[in-house]
This record gives sequence, C-alpha cells and structure tokens, in this order.
Amino acid sequence: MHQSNDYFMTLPERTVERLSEYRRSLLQCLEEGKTHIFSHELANLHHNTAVQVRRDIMFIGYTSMQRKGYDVRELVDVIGEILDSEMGLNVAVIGIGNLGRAFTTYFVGKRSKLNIIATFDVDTTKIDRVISGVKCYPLSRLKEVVETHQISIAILTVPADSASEVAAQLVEAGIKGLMNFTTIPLNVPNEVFLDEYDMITSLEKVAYFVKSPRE
Amino acid sequence: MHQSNDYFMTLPERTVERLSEYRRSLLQCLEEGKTHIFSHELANLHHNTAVQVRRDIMFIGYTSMQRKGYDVRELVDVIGEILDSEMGLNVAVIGIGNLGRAFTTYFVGKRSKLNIIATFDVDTTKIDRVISGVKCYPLSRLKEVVETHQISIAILTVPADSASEVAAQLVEAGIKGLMNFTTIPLNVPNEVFLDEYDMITSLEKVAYFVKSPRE
DNA sequence: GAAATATTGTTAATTAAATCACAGCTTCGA
DNA sequence: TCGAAGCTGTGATTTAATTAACAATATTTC
Repeated sequence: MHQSNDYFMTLPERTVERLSEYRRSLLQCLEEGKTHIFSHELANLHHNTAVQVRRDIMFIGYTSMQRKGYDVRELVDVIGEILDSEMGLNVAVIGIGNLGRAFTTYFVGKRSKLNIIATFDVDTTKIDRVISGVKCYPLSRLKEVVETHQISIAILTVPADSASEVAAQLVEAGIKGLMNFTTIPLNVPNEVFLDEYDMITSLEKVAYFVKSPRE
Repeated sequence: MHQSNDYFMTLPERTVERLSEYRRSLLQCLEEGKTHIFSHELANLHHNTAVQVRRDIMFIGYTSMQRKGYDVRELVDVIGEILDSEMGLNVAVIGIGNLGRAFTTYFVGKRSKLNIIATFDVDTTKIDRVISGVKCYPLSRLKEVVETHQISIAILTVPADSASEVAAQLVEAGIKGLMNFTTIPLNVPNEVFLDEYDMITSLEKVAYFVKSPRE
C-alpha cells in the first residue's frame, strides 16, 4: 500500500516543512480516533490546498486507498520514515536565556526522535543546574560534551556579540546542523546545514505588509 | 540621488526580509564610520550574492554614485522610507512566558518605528507587572486595550490550546498583522497579514537535511 | 449494472525567485 | 587624453514552487 522511492532524492525544503506539520495534525487525528483523511481535510487544517497536500504526499511515494482518503496511521509512519533518523539525533541548546528556555521547554516531553540532551551557558549560576529536565554545561566544555554525546544539531540562542565566535566553536566541534536565532548572519561551511530565524526581520516584514497590503 | 517609484507596488516578501537585514548591517557600518559600501561587501555580510543585493536595491528605486558604492546613510534612509510607517506601529505580545519575554526583551531599547506597548497574559500574578519595560494586562481586557492604544500587530506566544481562541479575539479586536509562534496553524481573514513560525517544524527540517544532505 | 459522484495521482502551465550576462558609467593610471 | 578596470543597473534566462486541469478509479445511487 505504500512504496518509497528507492533511489535517493532530497525533498524540496518547503515540502519537508509541510510534512512535519501534517504529521502533527495526523497524530492529533489519531488521538481523536479518526482513521482516514482526505487531502482537502488535511489542507484545511493547514492553510493550504488539496493539490499541495497530494503533491507533497506524492513526493514521499505514499499512495492511498482510492476514494477512502489516506490511512492516517500509515501516513504518519511513512512521514516518520522520511523525516526521522533511525537512531534519533541529539540536540543542544546554546545559551539558556529566555529564548533557549522557551525552546527547551517546548520540546521536552514531545515524543520524538530528537533529543535535547544538553544546554550550555557562560553564566556560572546556571552551570550544572537542570533546566526543563536538561543539564546545563559551561560553554568551555562545548567540544568535549558535543563529542562524547554525539550531538549533531545546535540551537544558537546566545547574545549577538558572541554569536559568531560560538558558531565557529560549534563547527569546530563537528556539529552538522545549526539553527541560528541570533540577529547575526553566520558563515558556516557548506556541509553544515544552517537555518536562520530573525525575529526582528520577521516583525519588520509583518509591519511592512500591514502598511502596504498586497492588492 | 535617489528616486522612489511613485506608482504603488508591493515588494517581494523575500526582498522585504533582506532589506530589513541590510539595514541592520548598514547601521553597524555607520557606527564604524564606514560611509560607502559596495554591493559585494553587503552581500558578504549576509550569505548572499552581489547581484541579489543590487536587485533588491533596484526594487526600492535607490541608485548609487557609480563606482563609489552605495552611500550608507542614504541607503539606510531609503530603506526606512520603504519599511517604516511614518508614525510607527504599535505592537502587543500575547502570552508572556519564556518566548514572549524573549521577544519583548529583544526589542526593548531598539530604536525603531515598532513599539511594543503592551503584553497580555491570563496568569494573574503577572497582571499589572512591568516586564522588560512593558506593562502586562489581563487577556480579558484585550479588545479594549488594543483599541485604545491602536495596536495593529500582535505576537502570539500563548500555549497551543488557547491559540485559536485568542487569535479569533485578536482579529475581532481589529488587529492587522499577526505573528504566530504557536504550533497551531491559524485561520485569519485575508486582510490580516499572518506570519507563522513553528520551531518544531524548523528543527525537524534541520534534522532532515542533516540526515539527507543535498548533493 | 449503468450513470453520477467523489477523490486521487500526475502532466502541464503559471508564477515567483534567483542567477546570468552584459552594456554603460566612472574613475584611475599612464 | 585614452585605455583599462571596477561596479552598477537591468533585460534575459534558469530554477524552484505553486496551481490548474484532467484522466483514472473506486463508490454510491438508482
């Protein structure tokens, strides 16, 4: 009933994002006892069209029972095969201020193949404390801890003035993916996947479109 | 020396974002006493190409002294004319947990045409306290405060289970732009500009590309 | 069991964004 | 003063993402 494409192929970035979102809605459906779902229903749960949903699902090679909609359980599993790593990935949060805590708290308790297993900070009063269930290490031990715990993803929420330096240390420590929440654009080698989110830019964008609506 | 296009035209979304980022780099340049900048220099500060920078600047109708690079001061001003509203816009943060505080703190003290002038929460211990310089109101007074303070943008950082309800109240209160940081996709009328950022999705995306690098 | 209906999977068309390619100024060096 | 070099501004092209259009298929209805 499903057939994953055996030759290698990376998905479009936006499709990956949507799959992650679909999965969460689908899990919600399961909890509510819903076993099948139509493309237009899934589309309505996001702001999105039925065609887009079908196209995304086509990308991952899943195919439904015609006319009954998609089997929710199966679809969740197939998305899992695509998004998750077999053995899970370890994640660290660097800088445990408000944003770092927000992120950590959001994640803890979520069933997931992504485990936040360490936080780091320079503030000595935080060191060795357990925040949202995760132990805080001093930044000076970054490389050591990243290596011993095989941490492959880092969430960077340090103050702007240390962003570049810490990012360099992370790369040096062998991190593979980096989410940058600071307002400093980072340069990392090509093999490190970098995702940047800049709150100030996002807010200024919203402001622009509030001022100048399209159409 | 500069000529803004007098007929109306909204910019591409990505261009708006980059302009916001350029402006911050440019302000940094000013502080360092740098008065002119070449497109390739600005490109290097972001991870970006010189053509892209020139194209973005072309969109806003600014044109440099040939061969001297762009006048930093002028460029900052022109970007300001595009992005900023004359009289500024008022912003509220809804839900003052870790994320709400992170956002508020980031913003306070930033010279800007965007003023965070209220926060809201249900937690009665927070009401009337001043957090990062901004007063916290009870959610029950949302509509009243939004109207009297002419708040046009809201940052939604409430827990998932109240997201939809609060969003509806915001729309009802006449908000014009909404940044959704909850993991619940929202439906708002077309005239409200909606920007969604989902941390879980972003992290899952990074994980996917760490697992399956492109090329 | 034939016609009408609902939904998927996919090819083709469209739109949006990024990149290429190059003409045209300006300044510099001789 | 002339040629070379360095950047900009922009039309043309390419690439990526979205949307339209529709044939194929399963289900229901009569």
